[in-house]
Amino acid sequence: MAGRHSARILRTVQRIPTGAVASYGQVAREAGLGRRARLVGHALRHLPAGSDVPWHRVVNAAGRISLPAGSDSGREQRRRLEEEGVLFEEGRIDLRRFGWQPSLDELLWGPPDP
DNA sequence: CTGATGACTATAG
DNA sequence: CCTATAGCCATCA
Repeated sequence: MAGRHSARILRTVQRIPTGAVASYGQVAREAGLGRRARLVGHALRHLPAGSDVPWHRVVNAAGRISLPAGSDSGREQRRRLEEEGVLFEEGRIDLRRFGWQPSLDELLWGPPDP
């Protein structure tokens, strides 16, 4: 069964815009779960294949992919991000440039609609 | 029950 | 850059 908080977590991940990334901890805080970053990892790990949740936009606080290097899912995550214009430098994403800033996004684009 | 394990992170050295 | 440590908590053996 899905964890008690997975719905809140997945809804938050849905809000990350195309071409941006958020850390596990940031998603946890945005979802109102405090510092429980691991819950985010758990929720994403149990995601059914073919889900419309943009799981690939969640990386760790260092701007690196947390999935095992060389795993299929790890390569898939990097491929999807690069497809959206996210730039990797030395295997790392510059979070100052690509990090999700909810308040700024809402200033520019208005409050989230769906 | 206990202990190990993670799609984690902040801090310290 | 690294390692160590502590906090975190669902899940599994």
